[in-house]
Amino acid sequence: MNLKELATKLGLSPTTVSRALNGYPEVNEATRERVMAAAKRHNYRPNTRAIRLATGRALAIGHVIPLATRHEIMNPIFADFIAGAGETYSRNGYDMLLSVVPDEEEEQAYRDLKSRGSADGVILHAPRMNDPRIPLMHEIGIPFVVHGRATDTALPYSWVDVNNRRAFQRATEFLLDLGHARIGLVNGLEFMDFAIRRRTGYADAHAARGLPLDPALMSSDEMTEISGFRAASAMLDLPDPPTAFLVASMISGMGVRRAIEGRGLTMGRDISVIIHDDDLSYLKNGDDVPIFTATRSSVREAGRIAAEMLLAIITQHGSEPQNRLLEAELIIGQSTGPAPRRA
Amino acid sequence: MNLKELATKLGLSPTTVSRALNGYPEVNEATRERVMAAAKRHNYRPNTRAIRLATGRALAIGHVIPLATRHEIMNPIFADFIAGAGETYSRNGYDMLLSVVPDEEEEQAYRDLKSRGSADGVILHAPRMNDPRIPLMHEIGIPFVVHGRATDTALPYSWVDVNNRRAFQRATEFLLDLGHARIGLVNGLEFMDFAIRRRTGYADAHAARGLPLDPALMSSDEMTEISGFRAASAMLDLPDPPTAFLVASMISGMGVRRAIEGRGLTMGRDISVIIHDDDLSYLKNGDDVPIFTATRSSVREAGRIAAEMLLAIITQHGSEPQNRLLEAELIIGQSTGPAPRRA
DNA sequence: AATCATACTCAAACCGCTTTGGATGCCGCA
DNA sequence: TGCGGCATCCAAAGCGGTTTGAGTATGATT
Repeated sequence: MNLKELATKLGLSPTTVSRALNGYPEVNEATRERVMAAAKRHNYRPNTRAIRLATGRALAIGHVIPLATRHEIMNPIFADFIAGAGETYSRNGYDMLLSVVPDEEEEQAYRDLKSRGSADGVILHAPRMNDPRIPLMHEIGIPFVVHGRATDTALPYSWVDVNNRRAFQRATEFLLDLGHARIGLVNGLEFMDFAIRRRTGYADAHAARGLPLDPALMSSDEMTEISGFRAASAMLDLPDPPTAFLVASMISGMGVRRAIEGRGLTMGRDISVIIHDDDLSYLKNGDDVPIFTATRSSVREAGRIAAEMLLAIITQHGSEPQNRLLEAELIIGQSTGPAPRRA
Repeated sequence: MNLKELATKLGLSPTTVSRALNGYPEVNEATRERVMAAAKRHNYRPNTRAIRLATGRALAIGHVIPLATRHEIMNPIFADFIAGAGETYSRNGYDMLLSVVPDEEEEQAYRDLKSRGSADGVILHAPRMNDPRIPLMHEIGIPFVVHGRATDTALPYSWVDVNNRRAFQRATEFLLDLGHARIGLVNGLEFMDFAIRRRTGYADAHAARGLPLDPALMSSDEMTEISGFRAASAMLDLPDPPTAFLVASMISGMGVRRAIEGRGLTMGRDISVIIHDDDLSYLKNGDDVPIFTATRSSVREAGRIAAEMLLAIITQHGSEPQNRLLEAELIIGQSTGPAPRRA
């Protein structure tokens, strides 16, 4: 059932039917109702392909996911972000287009999205310092929103980000207030922007109290269980081990916990741990009582916000870059406590 | 730059240019090369919207993700499956369309995909017993492939699945051979098809040796760290606790490990554990030496295979339902060992 | 030399919708 | 009575490709 058929069935022209359905004013209210009713009755859905061609809009938002060596992107965080963004898209009649491409084809993937006209905008994931994709988007001329920020980027851009620096600064202060003097940082890969900011927060908190930073207490790796375990193990084996850890994710936190408990220590009593919790739907930090004390910020919510921002930019095109900084909550769980007295 | 412009620039008709680019035989080889070169030079990309309308194909595969209460679907497994499928799509010039919709709109989402012509086929995730989506797909008349199987489904359908029954049967036998007499099953939600099959495998292995099943040793819940912890804790507190666990996922396995180690027991010595490992890119079961003994099957590979199957079905339409049963490997790690002698 | 494939190439229709630029009829008003 | 204005509706022209059905050389065949 297409427009033309519906029109002849109604004894109207396609023009009128189209206008009636799309809420244009130049159609009699009675006629509109008749058309609406007929459309419903015949279960008419306009063909998206035709709409897209006729209007020149893609009605779709692209997400490019490079695969290959770096695993950081197609990760659990990404899945939740997508879920949040996807909700917003479908509520607004947009499709979500995922392009999974080999690393080296990433740039071309963005170009194709534009030149073949299959997306009206894109969301950039996992920005790094001075991310080359931002100038690329400007060159291509496609609306975009970055999930995160890209330090050292000269060009303006819209973004949605968590205040990672502040979150880690607060968490560090919280630990310092509890009397912890040596705090281990189990960070994500530090070419990722968020990891840099978190480290800055950790450093700022130390600096504010005139405390030195010990490189031996700062690690940076992918956020896996194993790397968390390794990093924590190495630090715990130091002659002067930390009494607390600040950990970049729930998953690496699990590895940290394993290292702690494997040494017969108790988390929350002997060693305190604070993690960053992205509030993933399938990786909850406890239900009633949080397991880990955590800086929490829903990545799913970030997805929703980023999507709304992008759609707004697309519709009222030519607007100023927008941005939104989300503050993480500090959730007190069972994994932190006062620093143990020196033996 | 569009077809018509390119054609006039070349002094040819759009017809010829189109044919030259699409490899039709009725065009002079010299002309074709000339066209190809010009296309490259002017960086011409055919407009996808126009192709879709003209050919009537969507050149896209749909994945519908219901959200809301059940968290089982937008989960880490899903992300990896998507990555695998996405690779295949982009290699074949297809787009991946993700529809994230509220639970109650799921059916309508599938219908729209078809009636608005935005997908040539769909992949069904996380099938349950007697899954209503399978008759729905038949009614709608859209090609589809199921990731997993749906027990008790009368209609024929194509699927890609892991031999979950066999995997868990082998794992159980492996534990029994090591002398474990009481094996705890920490299963996923048993309205999911894969969980049912795993339980069957576990039961079959017991039955084959004439061993009874103890309901107290069989749990079923979402596959989270916490629920793994809870299930294992409860079983370990039994008067006659298990000496081994069979666990549905890496994440719940972490909870099981926490329960074990929290009791001062050592995994692999006091208590053996076998998990199912979906070989997720960011949740590796160790790198060189596996942490957990595991039944392993790459869900990403399953994604690739399912996507290929679906594309094949779409191109040579009207073919028989296809299916592919993947066998899981049994990977020996550090979490299993002979049953401890009775005290 | 006439006939006939064969190899190229093109004009035009079409995909299903939107949108421009009229038509048409009716009313109010001078 | 004549005319501008308003409310409705429509024909037709896109959007940018693909595909059908011919047309025109060219060379081979008889």
